[in-house]
Amino acid sequence: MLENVILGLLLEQPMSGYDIKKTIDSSFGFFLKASYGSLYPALKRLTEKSYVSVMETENSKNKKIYTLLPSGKETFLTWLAEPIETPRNELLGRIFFYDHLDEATREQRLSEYLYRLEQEIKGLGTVQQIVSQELASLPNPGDYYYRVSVLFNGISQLTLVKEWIQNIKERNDLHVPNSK
Amino acid sequence: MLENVILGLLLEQPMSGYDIKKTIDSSFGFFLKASYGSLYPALKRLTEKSYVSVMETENSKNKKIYTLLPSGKETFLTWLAEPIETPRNELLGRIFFYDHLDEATREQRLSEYLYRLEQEIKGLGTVQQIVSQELASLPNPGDYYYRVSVLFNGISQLTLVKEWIQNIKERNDLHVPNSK
DNA sequence: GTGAGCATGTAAGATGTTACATGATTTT
DNA sequence: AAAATCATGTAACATCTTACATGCTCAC
Repeated sequence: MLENVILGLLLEQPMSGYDIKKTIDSSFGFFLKASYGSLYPALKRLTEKSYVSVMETENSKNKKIYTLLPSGKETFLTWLAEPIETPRNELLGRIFFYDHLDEATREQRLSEYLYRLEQEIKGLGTVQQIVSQELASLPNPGDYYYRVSVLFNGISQLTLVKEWIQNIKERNDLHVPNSK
Repeated sequence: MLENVILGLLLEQPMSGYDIKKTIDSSFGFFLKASYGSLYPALKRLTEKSYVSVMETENSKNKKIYTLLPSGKETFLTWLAEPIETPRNELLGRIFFYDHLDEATREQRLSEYLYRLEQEIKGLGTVQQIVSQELASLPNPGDYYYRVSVLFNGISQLTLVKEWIQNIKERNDLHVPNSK
């Protein structure tokens, strides 16, 4: 996963490992975490496989810029065309057992999580506004359809989870929330 | 994750590795996959840490029954009480780059996935009916609140994703679907 | 007796996390 | 000159996937 995301980001422009991490954190930190301990080894592997090339910068001694090579682009596009896998969901794996958790801790954990969800939704709302504005000034907004869509859908999904958590906190009658 | 799910399932009743796999696949196969290559090593580790005990069955030579030990229960409850982590989502990580995928493959992948989602939703609907019936005949249905809720929410989440995929397939105007 | 399903396991390799370790550059 | 942030990397350990390998048991 991470290797291919890196290739996908390098498709846009050459970047350093540090830049890649920042882009991941800000662009889709809400659904993918990249630690340096996974990022740098991934870049190393990609370099060894000649999917990317490295350039040391003249001005800064420490910095390396990675550029996507043709074989890397090919690999990325092959991955992209693979069938979609149903994603796993660790959240549900935990809540499944919440009948075994004491009332007080349960209440606390759900409240904490609810707060974080609200923060995240708020943050994404801001991103959404910025992106919408930027998009309006571009000549070809249709080229960014899917990434904007992922953002919008991310907000929907988080909102659905938020409403669910609110419901189960109050132990409301079980029902499938409106999906229509 | 898997180790703790195993402990949680053994809380109900002693089981064999094979039974555990079947339970995981049927109970929450839609958000957690457990292969034998991860399951048996996990059971081995749990045994080494004395979280579970093993009993060979008399009648069947090959079968081993795992039973939860007190330290295993304690470990499980400690895990359960930990703060909830925001789950990652590999689906979004792929669709994010879908602007780079050719129209034909895109259409095909989205259609395939839509079909699988519909199957899964249908399957969960059946499970839901069975569970609802069983629940009605139990003396204390409230003890199963969260696991039933996970099932209902799973259906909602899959339905939301399904509607999203339907929308992006047709490249409908971007908007946040009704969440209220 | 044979095939479906029950049942357990290992090996190689991929990939991830956390903690540690270091130093450069820019801002205050 | 100190602090914040930029910048890269390793080591130990944990865990998962896929493929391989084997044998039992029950129903027909």
